[in-house]
Amino acid sequence: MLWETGFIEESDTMPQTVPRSGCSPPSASQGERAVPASPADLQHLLRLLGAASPPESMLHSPPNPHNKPPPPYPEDNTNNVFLERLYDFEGYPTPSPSSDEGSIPAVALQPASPYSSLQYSPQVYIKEEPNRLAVPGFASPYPLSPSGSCVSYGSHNQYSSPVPQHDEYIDIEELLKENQILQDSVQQQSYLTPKLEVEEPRDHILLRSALEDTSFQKRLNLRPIPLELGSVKMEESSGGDDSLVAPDIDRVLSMAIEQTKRDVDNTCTVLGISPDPMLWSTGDVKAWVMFTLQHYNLPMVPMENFTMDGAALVALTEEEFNQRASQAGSTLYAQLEIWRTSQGPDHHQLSASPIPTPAGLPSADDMSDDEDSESAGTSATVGGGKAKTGSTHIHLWQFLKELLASPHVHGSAIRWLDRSNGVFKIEDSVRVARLWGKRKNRPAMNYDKLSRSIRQYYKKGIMKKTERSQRLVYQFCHPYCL
DNA sequence: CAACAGGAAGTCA
DNA sequence: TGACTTCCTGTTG
Repeated sequence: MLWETGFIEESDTMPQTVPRSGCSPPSASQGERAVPASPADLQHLLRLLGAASPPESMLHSPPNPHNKPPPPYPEDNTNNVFLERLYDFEGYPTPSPSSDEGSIPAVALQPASPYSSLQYSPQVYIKEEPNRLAVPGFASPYPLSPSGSCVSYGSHNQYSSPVPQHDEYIDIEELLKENQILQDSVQQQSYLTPKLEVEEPRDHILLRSALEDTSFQKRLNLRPIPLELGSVKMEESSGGDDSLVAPDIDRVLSMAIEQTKRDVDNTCTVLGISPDPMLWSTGDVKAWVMFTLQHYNLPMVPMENFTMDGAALVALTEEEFNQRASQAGSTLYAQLEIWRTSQGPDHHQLSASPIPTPAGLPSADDMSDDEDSESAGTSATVGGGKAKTGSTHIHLWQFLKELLASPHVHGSAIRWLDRSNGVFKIEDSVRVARLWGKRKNRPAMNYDKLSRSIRQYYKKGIMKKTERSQRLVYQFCHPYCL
């Protein structure tokens, strides 16, 4: 078991270490792309947010590097290198594109009009803290919940902020409450255009989870920007200018969409699957289902219920999802909808939205987070010299062991047949090759080339075919099998 | 037809 | 220079 996470780095017999983190953070040069939302996309997202009613386990904050949770599989913590890698990636701070490296990411709240209930100063800066925003001089009118807990999603439940309660801090829960009040008021007073109206929204749970994800702020490299949150509240309370409401909500939703899209992209990288579910193979579908179940701490479902390709999966109704995965069906269905929304054909329309980028936020032009850039980012040193993650300088045999070490994620692509003897089988050669190509930033990688590299290992004594040669079955030689 | 084997040349850090 | 990557021909099941 030692080698799964520690052997490779600890062994002095191996030619190269394997980084623990595989997903590269977005580099400064590639930046991140803000995803403005078109009205159609916003409408869709709002519908999703209102329709999707994930279980309690989805209401938990994603882990951050300051408070990393245990991997989703506590019974096999060492086997979740890739899941951990995803968390590492999510928590990776986006480097500042300019010289202000090391400065505190901040957001400025600049109300467009006088604000009666909340005491905003004309230019209020929010200093980023884990799970909390610090706003000097800000006093929320909404009491904290007795528990002081905050909603979060993922499998790791509560993350209490290390920051003590203080008037100068805005608890994220306060913001969420305010957000809910704003939304309720907006809906009651029909500030949203008919197109944006939601059919009986139960709760904007996913929006909550996106907004409270502090890594989301890091990724966006938030600097003082006029969010004009005050104006939203003002208009509903005073019956002011309706036109100011939708753009503000759009902006928030745009940021939520951005967060969702990045989560999707991260998952794509980790699983080595296409962002477009229509392109998924049967193995991709199973990998996605497994990952989603793990990520939201949902009960396992029989994988044979999802023996289908992506096109078939997309064609499933919510009822069919519920039949195949009783408790997890609705969540899987909602997640798939989000994937389709954020990565499907609408994505381009989404990116082309004319909603302006807030001042201080990186524009769409200097932000890029598509798969290619993530892969490219693996070869870049990011964050002013911070160690890179998911290096392209990894040996194939190490990479294969990484995959083998994550059976919950990659078990449908590659798995051990005889672990003690280092015998494994590639179940999905296309996917393994795709993962390898992604890691090495070689889009043209295929199994033919990958297997050629494996065969180079024969004379090096790293790998071999088993005595009774079987298709797609290989064996690590000693000590590489350890 | 896909997997397999291995030669040869090219790429890249 | 090592570790692939790319392309190739030919073989095997």
